[in-house]
Amino acid sequence: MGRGKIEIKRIENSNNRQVTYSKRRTGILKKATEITVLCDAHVSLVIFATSGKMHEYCSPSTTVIDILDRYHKQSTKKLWDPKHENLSNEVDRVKKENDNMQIELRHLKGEDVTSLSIKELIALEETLENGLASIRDKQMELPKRLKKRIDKLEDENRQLTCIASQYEMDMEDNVREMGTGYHQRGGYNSQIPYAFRVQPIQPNLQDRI
Amino acid sequence: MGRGKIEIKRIENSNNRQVTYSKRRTGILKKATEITVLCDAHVSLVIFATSGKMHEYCSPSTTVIDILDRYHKQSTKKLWDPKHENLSNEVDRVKKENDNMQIELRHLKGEDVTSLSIKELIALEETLENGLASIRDKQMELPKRLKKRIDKLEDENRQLTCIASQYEMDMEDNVREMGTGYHQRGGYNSQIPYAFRVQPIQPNLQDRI
DNA sequence: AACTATTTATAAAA
DNA sequence: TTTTTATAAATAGTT
Repeated sequence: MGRGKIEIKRIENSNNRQVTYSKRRTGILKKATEITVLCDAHVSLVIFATSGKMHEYCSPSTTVIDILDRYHKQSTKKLWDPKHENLSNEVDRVKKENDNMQIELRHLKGEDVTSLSIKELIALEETLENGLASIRDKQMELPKRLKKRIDKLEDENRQLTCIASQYEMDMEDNVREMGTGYHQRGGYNSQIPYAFRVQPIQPNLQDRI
Repeated sequence: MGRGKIEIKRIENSNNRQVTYSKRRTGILKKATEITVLCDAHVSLVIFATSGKMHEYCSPSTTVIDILDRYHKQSTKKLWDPKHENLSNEVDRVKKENDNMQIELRHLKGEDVTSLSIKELIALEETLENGLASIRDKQMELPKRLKKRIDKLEDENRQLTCIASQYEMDMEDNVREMGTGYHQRGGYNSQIPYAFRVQPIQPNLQDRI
């Protein structure tokens, strides 16, 4: 349909090919919309030029997904499966793993053990004993940790006491000096920068014990 | 393009609609093949009639999957995701569950317990003690089970002994009768049907102990 | 499904 | 690309 008839075979002149592509693409997209509207059809049309540029049409009130879902159902070809199957398999695999762990957990908690053989019960007992031993080892560290903390606190205390007595001595000196006319504002701490003042430090004590 | 111009809107007469659909479907499929051949384009075209019947075209040397993979890459729309997302989410969810169970299992086995607080260690210890108690309860049942089985075996034994002595007595009788001219073939068991003969029964003993 | 008058699409040119 | 225009192709209404 044009100035001349053309054979349906690859257009060798690349410019002509490009022009024809552009026109016919417009044409086929128009046809797609028309058949959709005229005949209540559902259409999915995707076109790629050799350049890689894509154009698409999909009938309104559906999505390409819907169309292709129906395509998938009717076609013998497996459209989604290659991608889907991987995930499906992974879900199954992980779920199986989950189930096994669930069972092991139950057993370790002494649940559902009726079905176990003597051999399994003995193995389970050993596992539990080992676990318990580890936990108790860990708990045995507690007194040591408390001891350390107490030592540290005592150290701090000593320091503070020392500083406090020093402070009191200074105060007495000040009172004496005030009596002799010398006047100083502020207490001990006002004489040294804030950052160097001794602070009682007990960070998150409740979290660790 | 026809005897008269038509408006592009739904054809109300269902027969006309069906005829037009058929004609235009042929037309658009032809256009699809033509643009493919003429312009080296890649085309995927899927059409559904309201009846549900499907027609498709896909340029040669590709598949609908290929086309749609490319579509997926270029389109901002997530083509596979609505179907995939569910599965993906499930994988994530189950994996997270898995991780948590893994940690719990490790803790119960006394591994990776360094990071636990005293409170947690105590709870863990309690769980392990409960588990161990259950397992040991279960193991305590073993002697009872063995006792039962032994009783049963002893019962059977008694029965068998009784029958055996009976058999011997019969044999002696037979020998005596043979001596007086009476002749009988076969031993004790040949006198009673097979199904009624006493069988030593120890089913799956190895499985239970 | 076939026919055909007419509309539509488009090849070639600009 | 887009427009123009002559012509091929598609198809609406009819049979």
